[in-house]
Amino acid sequence: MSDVHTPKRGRPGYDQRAILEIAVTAFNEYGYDATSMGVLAARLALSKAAIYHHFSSKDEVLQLALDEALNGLEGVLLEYGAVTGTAIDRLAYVLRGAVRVLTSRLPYVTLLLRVRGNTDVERLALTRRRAFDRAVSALVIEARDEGSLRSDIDPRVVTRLLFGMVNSIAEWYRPEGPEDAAQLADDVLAVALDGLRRR
Amino acid sequence: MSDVHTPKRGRPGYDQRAILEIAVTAFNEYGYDATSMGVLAARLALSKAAIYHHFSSKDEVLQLALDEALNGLEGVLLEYGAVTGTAIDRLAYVLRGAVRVLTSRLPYVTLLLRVRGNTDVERLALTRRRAFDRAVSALVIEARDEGSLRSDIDPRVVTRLLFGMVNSIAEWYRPEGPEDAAQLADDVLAVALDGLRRR
DNA sequence: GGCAATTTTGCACACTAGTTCGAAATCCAT
DNA sequence: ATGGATTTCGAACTAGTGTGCAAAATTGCC
Repeated sequence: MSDVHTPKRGRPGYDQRAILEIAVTAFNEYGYDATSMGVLAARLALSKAAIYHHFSSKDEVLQLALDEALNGLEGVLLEYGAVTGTAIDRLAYVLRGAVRVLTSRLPYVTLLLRVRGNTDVERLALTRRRAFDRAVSALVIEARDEGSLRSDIDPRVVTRLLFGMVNSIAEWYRPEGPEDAAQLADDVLAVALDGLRRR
Repeated sequence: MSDVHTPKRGRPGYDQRAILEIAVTAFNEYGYDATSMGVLAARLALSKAAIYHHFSSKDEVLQLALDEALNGLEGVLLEYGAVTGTAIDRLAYVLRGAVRVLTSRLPYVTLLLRVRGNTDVERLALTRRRAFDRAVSALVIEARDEGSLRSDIDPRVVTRLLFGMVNSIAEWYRPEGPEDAAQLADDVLAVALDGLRRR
């Protein structure tokens, strides 16, 4: 019964997903606003008009891309490890999960992290992203209260520095091996929890 | 002899600096590309053409703004504390300096950190920024070799996580008090060197 | 009051932006 | 070959882009 023969009929060409992939890459290269439908079409070797068969607007391309990133991040919060155990364990799990999503959906999350809130789509994405931030922030406070984290630094600053490290990955990580991501998550946790100083 | 009475003659209005300040704020709010000369003129309560009396192009506005940020960062590398003492001391000094420049010239550095390299001006800025990164990276390696930093993590990753924390400040820091910046630098160094774990 | 200096203005231009629409192209199944 | 399904195309449109220029406005100094 494995008939997933992906029904093809009609003139062959891009499907929505394939266009999205290339579009997001271009958005990250030049920035969303600086990427015109013209150069986007050129990269696809398509006419501008053809893109509008798959998307109703440039805004919708961005929308689907941001959803891809946000669904991944929000999914982490629902996983077993994110809701079970001590606060420090859950925090560590979520941070590892964020690194995992960041690396596996790299271009989508990269795009998300650059959104400024110019349009309704962007503002909605920012709202969802801030909700994720607040969830992590709550874990930081909980972990501090249970005595796992130091209490001499404002937990809001702590949360932001944590996100600073994790999110920066989007700016420089380039996938090379399959285990890089896990190694990277280990490094982030090691630096964040134990620090860089030799001891 | 304190005659810094700023010679004023001719029709009063903006000087280049005042326009730059507002322009950079707008650039950070909407993004450089998404900020048209039209809305910029509206924010200045000026006509578009008036801006061209102070700047030869939109690109030049960006250029001067990025110079402001880069001069500040590069200046840190020339200060006494950045060239004297052990590697770990110099590294700490430069990181504190980066936080200081970041907070004191916040909008300019924020703009710099978002540059993608679309134009010649942007590419030149990226080159200068990368040179600053390499200088810090060299300090990290030196500090590791002298035994001050742990050696079980790739120094390139270390450098990037450090910049991740420091640069993230541009995304959320809002000046409130005069001592915030120094306190913030302390927090960054504390997390980076000693970690978040209670000990 | 006139002069030089400085800033602002209105209008125009060439160009690019995102988007629409009807028609053409190319596949699969019959 | 025919028909339905899917994708692409060319051409066009409107709104908005960054920019240039000559003229006007408003100041301090003589």
